[in-house]
Amino acid sequence: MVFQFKVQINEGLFIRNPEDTELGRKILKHSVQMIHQLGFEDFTFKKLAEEIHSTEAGVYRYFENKHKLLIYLTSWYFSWLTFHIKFITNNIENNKDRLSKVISLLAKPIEDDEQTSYIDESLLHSLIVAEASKSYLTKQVVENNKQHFFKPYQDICNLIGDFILAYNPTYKYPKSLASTIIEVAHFQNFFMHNISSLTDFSKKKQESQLVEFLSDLVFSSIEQRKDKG
Amino acid sequence: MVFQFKVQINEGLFIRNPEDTELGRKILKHSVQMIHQLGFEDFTFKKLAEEIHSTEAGVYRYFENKHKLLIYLTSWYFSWLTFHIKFITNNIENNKDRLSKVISLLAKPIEDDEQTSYIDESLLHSLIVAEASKSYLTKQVVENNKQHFFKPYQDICNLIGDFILAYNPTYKYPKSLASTIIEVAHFQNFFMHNISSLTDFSKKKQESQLVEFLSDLVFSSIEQRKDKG
DNA sequence: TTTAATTAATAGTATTACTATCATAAATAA
DNA sequence: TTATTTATGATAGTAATACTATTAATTAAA
Repeated sequence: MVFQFKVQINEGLFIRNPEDTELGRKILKHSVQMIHQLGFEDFTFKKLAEEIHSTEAGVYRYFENKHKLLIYLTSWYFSWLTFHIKFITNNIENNKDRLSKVISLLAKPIEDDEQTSYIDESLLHSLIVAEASKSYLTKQVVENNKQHFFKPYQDICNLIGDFILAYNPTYKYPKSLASTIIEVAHFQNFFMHNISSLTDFSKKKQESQLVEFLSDLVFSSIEQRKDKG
Repeated sequence: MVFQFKVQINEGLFIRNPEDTELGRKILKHSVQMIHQLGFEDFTFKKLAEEIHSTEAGVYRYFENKHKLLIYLTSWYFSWLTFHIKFITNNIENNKDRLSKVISLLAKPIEDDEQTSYIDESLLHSLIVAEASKSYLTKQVVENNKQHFFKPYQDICNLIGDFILAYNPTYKYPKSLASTIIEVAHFQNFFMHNISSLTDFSKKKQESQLVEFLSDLVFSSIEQRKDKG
């Protein structure tokens, strides 16, 4: 028996569901590879079409534009991450251990879990680190939010926020802390690989130091309020 | 006697120094307004040229492309902020008060200080919140960093990092914490105005709550290590 | 006063981000 | 089986973007 991980993505993000067809899955697979390789700015539907031996118009039949494709991929990533977090924290009773697990998962590189053949989670993770914030740093963000395009991000913040509250019910900013964990994990990761002078992580133990930095930041903050509150 | 605030910007960021001429200053002033208004993606040199009654080629004589203009503006912002921080923390002996000042400055909206007639700092601040990360989230980041395009960001992280170390010399990640303060201040600000469900800040006291959240995060982390170390 | 250097104005090009149309092959329903 | 829907392919076309290049006009230096 095979458990297939299937993500539910907001229908407003695509014209035709890319998970349903061979071409659609090819679009997903190769867009992850190409955005990772070229960066979002230099990635075009024409280049993607050539790569998969299809046509530009063919890609446009699945996605209205590359921005919606980016939101699709970020949604996919956050949904997958939410599932993953629920999976690895399952049966963990200790509230601190649970949060530690989440921080480690976010701060460390992700391995392709091979549950989904058409998306390489490891590649998607590096893509997300560099590109995810572009999905909301736009003038359409409020409108996009009304269409619930960022729900997977909200879901994961609520989940992590609940973990935070379970550990300390008096902590005042669980969702802000949750979104902070995610964003800090991403941009400190980006900085340490690209502008290392903005961080203090040594070449050798980058990942473990990032985990330590984040854990320290999060726990000292939660625990301090626990004592006070 | 008038003290004119003058920023030194990396010469690789422009072709001709925009601060030196009337047209250049018009380009700076109106690009801040237009990027703020249209967003970086929809902002073009052609639209800018029309706005200032010049020509597209005229703008290109000052900046190679709009990405370099964005890095220029972020550099300008961080340089201005560094100056501002040094100014307001001058004569403050208490290490905690000094850091508190910095956090408040970063988390609260900025008022136009009218020292520079051609750049509205308040507008520039909202622009930075939404667009600054696009200046480094590119495939050219490593190359740009080699050209020292992000030095003002490094400078401000070193400055804040030194404040952190002054408060607690044993804290292990001063630069990461400094860049974290800056980035968290920016994206929590963006979230509370645009995707408020990712934060816990109420409509009424947003700014003060953001200051509280950030202060709590930073100080509990530094102080915890102080006890331990 | 001639020459050199700036700056302005105009035109032009390759690429991007699409839209539209028509042909064809494969799957499915009547 | 045939009819019909559905998916993809092939081609063309357009407006806007991101530039580059050329020439003309103006100003400054020798």
